[in-house]
Formats: sequence, structure tokens, C-alpha cells
Amino acid sequence: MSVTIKEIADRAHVSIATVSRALNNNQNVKKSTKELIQKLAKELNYTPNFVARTLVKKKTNVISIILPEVGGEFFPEIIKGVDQIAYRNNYHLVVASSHSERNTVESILNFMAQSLVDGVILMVPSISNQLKEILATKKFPIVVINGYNKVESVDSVGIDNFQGAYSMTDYLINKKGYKDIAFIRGPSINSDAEQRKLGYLAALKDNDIEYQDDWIINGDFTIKGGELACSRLLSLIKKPKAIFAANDMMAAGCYKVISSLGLKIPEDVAVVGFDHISLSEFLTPKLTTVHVPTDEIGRTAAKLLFKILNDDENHEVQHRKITTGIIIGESC
Amino acid sequence: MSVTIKEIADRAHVSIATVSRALNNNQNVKKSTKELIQKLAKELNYTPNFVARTLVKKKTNVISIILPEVGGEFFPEIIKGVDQIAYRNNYHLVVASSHSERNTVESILNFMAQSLVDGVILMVPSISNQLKEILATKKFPIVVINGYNKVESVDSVGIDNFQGAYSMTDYLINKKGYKDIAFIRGPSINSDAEQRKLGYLAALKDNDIEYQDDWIINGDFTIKGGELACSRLLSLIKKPKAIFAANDMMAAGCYKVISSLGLKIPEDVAVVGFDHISLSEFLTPKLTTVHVPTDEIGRTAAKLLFKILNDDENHEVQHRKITTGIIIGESC
DNA sequence: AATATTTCTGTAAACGCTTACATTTTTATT
DNA sequence: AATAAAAATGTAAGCGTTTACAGAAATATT
Repeated sequence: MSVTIKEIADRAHVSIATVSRALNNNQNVKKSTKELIQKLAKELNYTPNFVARTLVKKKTNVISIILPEVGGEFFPEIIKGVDQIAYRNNYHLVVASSHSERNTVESILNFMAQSLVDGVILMVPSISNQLKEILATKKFPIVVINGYNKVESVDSVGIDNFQGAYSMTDYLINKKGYKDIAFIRGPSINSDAEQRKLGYLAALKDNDIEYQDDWIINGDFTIKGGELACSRLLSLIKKPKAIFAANDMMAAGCYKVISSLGLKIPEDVAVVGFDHISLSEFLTPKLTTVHVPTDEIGRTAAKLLFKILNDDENHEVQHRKITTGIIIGESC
Repeated sequence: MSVTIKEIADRAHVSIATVSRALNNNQNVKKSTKELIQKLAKELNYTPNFVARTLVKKKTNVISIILPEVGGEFFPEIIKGVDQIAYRNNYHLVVASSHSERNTVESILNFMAQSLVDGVILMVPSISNQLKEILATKKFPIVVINGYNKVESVDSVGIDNFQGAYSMTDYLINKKGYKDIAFIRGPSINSDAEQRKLGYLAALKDNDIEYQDDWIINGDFTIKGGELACSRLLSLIKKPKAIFAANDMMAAGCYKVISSLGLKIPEDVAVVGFDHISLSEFLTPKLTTVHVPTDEIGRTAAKLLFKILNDDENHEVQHRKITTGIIIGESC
């Protein structure tokens, strides 16, 4: 259908090899012929056939990101970040979500085996043993986005949850003067959540504040879980003056309970969260929370991947931590 | 690197042609050889080289969706819908967002010209003249997701904004007994917004309610715009009893103003929205709004595209409207 | 048993490009 | 002017498939 180098070769009265070289700006093509060919190419509206080139070059100029799903707060931002870097490297991005019908491991193997992509960025909630094994013996460029239980031999990018929680707690103590700070945990299997708790505890310790057992409440990252936890905290005899929810959803749950009790944030009790989801901006008063630079995660992962892709052999495995920042609202 | 049909051919002592046929389940290959080959393929962990196949078949098994951005409320859902259908058709999906660096038109042309994809789904806020021209003379499978000012010759999918707004207004009147209903418009250049207004007006008319000029207020789809519009409405001498905001964001703005005036929703004034964004679920009282089945848009677009891809020649251009539904909250 | 028919398999070209190697043309050196 | 060196171009193979066509093997028909 479309124009091929053969067409151009005919018109320029040269061989297709010369055309190929001219279009790839090869140095040893006479200036005049190069110009002629490039002019013809433009005239004929020639675009190289990507597929043919791939077949011989064994390089697709496509990377893929595989994630649990494509919606939600985080994933789009990550995709955006990756896409940005991919674009700059002249690469295309294939987004694959491993929904029910399609399993993650399968996806990776497929992609790579079919030589469809040059590399993949993999985001998984947790790394199964099967996956771990595959990753450990992997022989294609891959970067994993995931907090913990990582595979040593595979490049990874994650959020510094510990630092984020530490900073927030420290902020509450030293900038805002709170001492009675409760913490609502996330699910304990979730390593992100666990790191946040550790950050909180470390900050208390470094500030010589003893932690109270009954001020560390279990939660499940949902709004309902936040409500429950908050109710329990506020029915204690010794009530905290500030509540640090391990994520914004649970913080939103706290808001509900607090306002239903006729209490005021932050006068009666302060609330802070973690994640900086867009909802946090709509809460009144605006929630103070820990911002997770999601697009930076994507960008970092992509950059890492391209490092592998370019360096090839002598690339050293890296594990990057993305630091967080505090978004100051009016909730404390 | 990986196993090719040649490898299998050698081991099976047949030609590569036979291997190719056997693996494609061609009917005239002897049963025993077919089985041998398929067994070998499995043993050797053979996966067909997608690129080579593409080169001869001239079919990439990839479609692409091009959208303004990948984040936000709608886009991820649309992507999800498209991906679902693509997967079922054994296709891959490339997501391209036309961010600043990359322009939409360029993207389409690139994709198609390089024969990178078999078809594209295009979502654009509005159709420029340049784009219109390209679409009108297009010769590749494409489906546009977009409300109005569509190109007749190109398949399209859009939301039935008119019907949605009509239903909601009708619901307010006949199910909830409101008669004094104000409307906050979206930006007038936005055809979706305009259709919503028309739906509202039509419902009033059909119920013999005369519309009040000063109850139709301009808005801009933002939360701030909603606040402004709401303030104006509530400072009128003749105040409406219900406010229909053309999108949820503006409805959220109304919530702010109303609560700051010490009024109650829905007792003092009812508020309803349009879009059913996730925020609407978090507002208290929960917002009654028009649900837009975003994933269905994606699915429909994808189905349409595959119809073109399969039918090829004798495909009739279609313009689909996705109907909406009312989500009943406690705000009216 | 000889021929016709059907079933199966192999040969080779094609897809559009890149690139090692060979060959020709141009330029430099003597 | 003859030779050497450098620059430009062409030839052809190859990337991993698919597939038209031809040829061989197996089966059916007389």
C-alpha cells in the first residue's frame, strides 16, 4: 500500500541499499544523492515500515507497563510518567493491565517471548513465589515498581514510606506541637502500610515520646475502616489529640465520624493522612497529608529501564526509593 | 535467541512450511506429524515471532487508543473497556496520550503510516478542522469517541447527554415533586454541556413548567464555578428549590456554599449533578447524579472498531449513543 | 495392475528493511 | 600517467514467518 524504499530507489536510480543508508543518514553516501533521496522520500510521503525494521534490528522500540489495573488514583499518574520518558527515548508504550482474564506472569512472558517489546515495567501488589522465580532467572530488561520483598537481582522503584511517615509524625510533633498522636494502620500484610507504621514509631522514639498501645489501631485502608478506627480512638478515656491515618481514605473516614460527633477538625482533634489522593483536597478542612509523587515513580522506573536498554551488559542493579513530601492543609 | 520454526523443522525432519501449517492448525497436515510438531513446539517453549508474522500478514494485532491524557475520572475507565474487548479479540492495546510534546494528528498518522497498528480509537475534546479533514479522507479503521460535531463518515461513540439531563430533570419533577429547578451550565463551547442544558429545557417543557431565565446560570465545570453559580442562585429573591449542576464538580461547589450558609441539603435546597465521579460518593449527603457508563463507551468503541476490522469493505458507518442512568443519593 | 484422485509435504518467493562484503567511482599520492 | 587510498554504490543474504505452486505419497477407482 504505502511507499517503500524500493519505490524511492527506482525513482532515484539507485539501489535500495543506498536509499536505506541515505535515510538513516549514513555518512558515506554522497551528499547530492542523499539530498535527492531525502527529497523524494518527503515528496512521496514515505514512512519507514516499523515492522520490517524491527525484524532485522531485533528491537521493537516498544516498552510495556503491566499493572494490576489502569484506573484509580495512582496508576494513571505512573503511566503518564512512563509515557513521558518513553516518548523522549523515541519509544512507544504498551499498557497492559492484568485483569482477571489475563494473568501477570503470563503477560510478561508473552510479551517478551513474542519479541513484542524491548523491556517491561512491572507493577504488582505483591510478588508471588512463581513470579519471584521468573524474575530471578529473567533474561530480559525489567524494572519492578513495588515497595518491598523485592528480588535483589531486578531493578526496582518504590516509595519511601518510612521516611514519609517519619516526616509527618515529626511535623506534628515539632511544628505543630502535638504529643498525643494516634496511628491507624493499614492491612498488616501490606508492606507499604507496615513501613508507614515503623516510620511513625521511629519518629515518636526520636522525640522521646512513648507510644501508647491502644493508640495504634488496625485499619484496612478503606473509608469504613477509618470510621471504625476513629470511633474506637475517640471513645477511649485517654483520647489522642491527633490522628495519623496510614492513608487518606481512612482519614476521610475519620472526618465523617468526627463531624457526626459534633467535633471540629483541627480544634478538637487533628487528622492527617498519607497518599494525597485527590479526595483529600475536597475534604473540609483540607487534609494535611503525605504526597506521593506518583509520576516520578513512573519516570524513574522508565529511566531505569532505558538505562538497562542502553547500557545493556554492564548495568548495575539499582533499587530506588522515591521520597515523599508533606502537603499542608488545615486539618492540624 | 528464541526458538524458531526452523529449529522445530529440523527436529521433526520436515520443512518449515509444514511446521508453520501444523502450528496454525492447517487441516491438511497429517495428524501424526501435526501432533509431533505441536509436542516439539511445547517442549522447546516455542512462541511465534509476532513481528515476522506481521510483516507477511500485514496485520499487527495491535490497536491504539489516543486520548488527551491518561489520568482523571474518565479515561482510565475507557481504557479498561477498550482493553477488555481488545483482549477478547486477541489484540494488544497501545495507549497514547497526546500530551504537549505530541500532537494528536501526528500520532494517528504516525501509527498508521508505520503500520504499527491495525486501527485506532480517537478521543478528542473537540475536532479541529485539520483533524476533520484527515478523518474525512481517512482510509484506515478509526472510531472517534466524542459527543458532537462529528464527522459523518467516521464511526463514533458518545454519551447521550440530552437523555441523561432529561431523565434527571424528569425525575426531579415527577418522582420528587420539584418544580423550581435551576440549572448550572457548563462552558458553552462544550457540546456535551450544551446538550445537557437542552435536555433540561426539554423536560421542563414536556412537564409544562416554564423556565426562568435567571435560573439558568453559566458555569465552567469547575468547583469554583459551582460555588459562584450557587451563591448567585441563592441570593435571588425567588430562589429555586433544586439545583441541577451540569457536572458533579460544580455540584460539589454548591455543597460548599450551601453548608457555609448554614443550609441543609436536601431540606432547604436539593442538589443534583451529572457524571457520577467518585467524589460524588463521598459528599454528604451522597449526591444524586447521572451515571455515565464510561467503560461501556470504551467497550462500544472497541467493538465498533473490530467490526470495521472484520467486516472490512461493507461496513456501515455507525454513530452510537451511550445512555446514562440516575444514581440515587440523598441530595434531593 | 494401471490410472485417477486425494492427501500430505516440500520448494521457493515474498513481506520491507538492514548490512557485510564486493565492486566501482572518485580523489590523492607518487 | 600510473598507482594507492578513500569514498560511494551495488549485490545479495538474512531477519522469521506465510503461502502459492509443485511434487510425492497414499488411497480410491476402474
